[in-house]
Amino acid sequence: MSADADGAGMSGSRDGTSADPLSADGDGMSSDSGGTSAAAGGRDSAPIRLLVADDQALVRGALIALLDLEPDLHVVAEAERGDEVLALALEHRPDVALLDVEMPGLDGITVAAQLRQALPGCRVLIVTTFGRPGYLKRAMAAGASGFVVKDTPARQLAEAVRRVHAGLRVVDPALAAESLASGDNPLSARESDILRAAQRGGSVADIARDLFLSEGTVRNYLSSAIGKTAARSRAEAVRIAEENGWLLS
Amino acid sequence: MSADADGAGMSGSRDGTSADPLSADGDGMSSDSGGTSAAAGGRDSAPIRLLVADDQALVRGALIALLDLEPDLHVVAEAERGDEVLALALEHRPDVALLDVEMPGLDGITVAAQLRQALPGCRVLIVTTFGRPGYLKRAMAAGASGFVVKDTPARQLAEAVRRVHAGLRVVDPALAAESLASGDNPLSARESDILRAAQRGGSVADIARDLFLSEGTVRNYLSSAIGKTAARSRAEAVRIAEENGWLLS
DNA sequence: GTTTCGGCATGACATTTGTCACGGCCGCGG
DNA sequence: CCGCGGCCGTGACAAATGTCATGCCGAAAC
Repeated sequence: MSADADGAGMSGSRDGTSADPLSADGDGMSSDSGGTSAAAGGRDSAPIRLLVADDQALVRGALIALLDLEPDLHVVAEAERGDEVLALALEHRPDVALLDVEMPGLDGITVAAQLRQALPGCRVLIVTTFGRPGYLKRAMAAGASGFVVKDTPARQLAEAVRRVHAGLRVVDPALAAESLASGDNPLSARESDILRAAQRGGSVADIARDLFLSEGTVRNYLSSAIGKTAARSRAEAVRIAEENGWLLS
Repeated sequence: MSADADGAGMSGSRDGTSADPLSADGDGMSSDSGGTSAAAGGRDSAPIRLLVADDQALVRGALIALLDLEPDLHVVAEAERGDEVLALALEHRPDVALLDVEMPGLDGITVAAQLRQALPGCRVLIVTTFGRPGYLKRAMAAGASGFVVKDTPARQLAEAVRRVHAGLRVVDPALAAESLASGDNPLSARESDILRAAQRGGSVADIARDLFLSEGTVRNYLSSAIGKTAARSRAEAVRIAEENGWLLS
């Protein structure tokens, strides 16, 4: 059922969200009468200061262009690696940080945790390509205020930023449901390590060498991971763990 | 790793660096598109009409925002599926089409071939996440005029569009070199089929069932694909073929 | 304190996978 | 025409993989 549910889930998520806006708590946002910026939480006050982190320069620049079109938003810093974000945030003091999950250096979720600790006033909005259930769970645990996938209509990004800045949470409801449906990560830390090492396709001997383990131990962990993921081969276990977002750091 | 090469590459390409191997077709068509809209360099003429196709709505919207900032560019159509592009292009007659490679429906390279046939005046610029050597090769064979990865600085996208519209070719030189270094796709059509079927991690029996083949045949094709990719296991062969862009359609 | 659980390891075993040699069928180019 | 290469299949064999039972250790939970 898992494969079936995955496929249907993603398509459904797209179709569903095309009609209904992102909202986790309460009010349906219908106050979309373009012009006036005062409507969304922000007073007539200074614009919301943003930091944008994404490793793909083109996407990052495009996101900045999109956000800077809004009169009440202003991008004050951009990062292309996860490990740059903290320093930049300390320097520029953004109100909201938009973080991609997949970045070199540090993944966005780890960065979110850093930011929450160093700059409690800075809210975090995760913007990611993949709606892996495990990502959402870990992002929320790390203190993120919002989580949107890059499938969501561009119009809603600015609104998501405003809601996050206003202290609300922003989560794609379809994704939240899927995240609840799929249980917690069943893998132990070591099992995840082995699966991560198995990702690039090496043999048991290769994995054992990489991790300084006995080959028998590697086989045991693989077997146990295959069992826990309900897979029938190592490759399938890797795929399932990937799709659920269980292989982060 | 290729980040700085990318940046330098685009600039270099602009200067007309040493031989650009991919423009060897020698079509000196500098007068062709000039016929309709006078000089390419002139900014006083009508804006360049663009079509943008990318399955991720947020990225698509952001790219449109970025491009519409340029006074001489105007986005007239957007598509989120490959199989929507042709109809939209016939309706809106863009001068340049920006196509992502990974899209539902049809991949961007196939769409490029469609467009070249149906609308010879419409240039194609491929904009993709992955700089797979095989993608570049096939894109050029399909008649694309340019190929940029999403790592390139945002500033250079508009310039790439203008160059493509002027009848020039735009290719990241580093990527072109890599593309030449890695030889042509060594896999036969059937071997690619088998590797594609092996991607999601099924057993030999699963693959055989999916493709209506004998298990022995599947093992033979796998073995041959493993040999040709210089891999040491099925999983590694899949990874290598993926990274080289040998598993499209 | 005892139980439980995760990490690590060994050894034995059945199954799967990868390789090789062989055969047949087709279409294409020398 | 005839060879070559791609496609499909069989059979046999060695190596890798997946499973299971069993053991030891330390830490956390009861």
